[in-house]
Amino acid sequence: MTPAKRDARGSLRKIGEVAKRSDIAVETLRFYESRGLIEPAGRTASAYRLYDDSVFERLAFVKKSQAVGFTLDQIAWIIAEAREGRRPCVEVRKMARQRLNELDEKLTELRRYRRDLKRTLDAWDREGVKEGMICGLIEGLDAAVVRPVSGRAGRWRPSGRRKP
Amino acid sequence: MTPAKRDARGSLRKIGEVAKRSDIAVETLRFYESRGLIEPAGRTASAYRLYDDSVFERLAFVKKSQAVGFTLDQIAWIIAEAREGRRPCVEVRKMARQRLNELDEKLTELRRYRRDLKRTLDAWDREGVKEGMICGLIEGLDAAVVRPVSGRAGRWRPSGRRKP
DNA sequence: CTTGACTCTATAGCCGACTGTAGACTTTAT
DNA sequence: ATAAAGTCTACAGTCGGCTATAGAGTCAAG
Repeated sequence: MTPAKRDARGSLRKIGEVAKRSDIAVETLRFYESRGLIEPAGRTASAYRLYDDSVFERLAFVKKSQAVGFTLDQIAWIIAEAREGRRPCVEVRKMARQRLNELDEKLTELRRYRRDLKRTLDAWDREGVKEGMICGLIEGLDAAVVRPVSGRAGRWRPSGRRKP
Repeated sequence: MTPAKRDARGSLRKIGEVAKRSDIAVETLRFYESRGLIEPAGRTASAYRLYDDSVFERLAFVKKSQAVGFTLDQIAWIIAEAREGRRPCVEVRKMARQRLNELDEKLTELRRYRRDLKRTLDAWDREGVKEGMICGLIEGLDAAVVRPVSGRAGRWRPSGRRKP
């Protein structure tokens, strides 16, 4: 038992252990560092990253922020603000409300889209096979019936994912 | 008036005119060609693409297919099938039903997510500013309250977009 | 002392649907 | 005759959040 390992509580951990405990891949941890989300407490002589336990709080913060729907850039910004002694509460609330609005827009969009697609499928079922490149299924569509989901809509951001 | 221009109906068009009429950017048309979605009827001596009017039908087909939610790869597959004389109606219906299912899943996911985010925001409003990196707003979250949207979820595909 | 697990940096690739660039050539309008 | 506008190919870049690779160095167990 090496001295570094003996007093596990409060000791410094290498990246692999942090990865295991946080269930975040090693590469992702390094990636997070490059994005300004975390940083090691120090390095060994051979440049191995060493983390203290506060990294787990930080990672939890990142995960929860992702769960709210914030981008890594937004999260990095919050962390940078905090590091400079500011408390960006007001902005964070704004960001979250903004997310809620985006979400509502997306939901509206998706609901309309689903309704239209359902109608199209029902129409196909009723009308059977016809002429055309694929039996008229698509050609027969009215652009007004099934219409594209609007706008730039910034693709949907799944969050909290890890190695499958 | 050049002979090429005189009998506009049924004549061959260069890519710029196709772009204007279809409201699809020139680069996108070339991109579509590279993906097997369209192809010019021929080329001039100087290698300019020349399209006949059937390209508009084809582009409409592509747009409508996108509106159904198909990927460009799926659309290219349908077109390739049709070119070999097959009518992939059955498969296309399957694909569309599949899309509908995905859509329903995504809607369920998003609704739950929205509900959770709303709760979080309401809680913030009730409880006011606290301790923590950003006043406890995020740190205070229970992972069960606002949780990440599940799974890989293939990002939402906005379709039918054009130059802003 | 060697083997294998771990870590390092730097960089590229993935997904999807485009969008943009550079540098050369062609066509159209004045 | 010349300049502007259009077109060509080939390729890189965008967005977001990772994921993977190469090649080298480090460390722990047997």
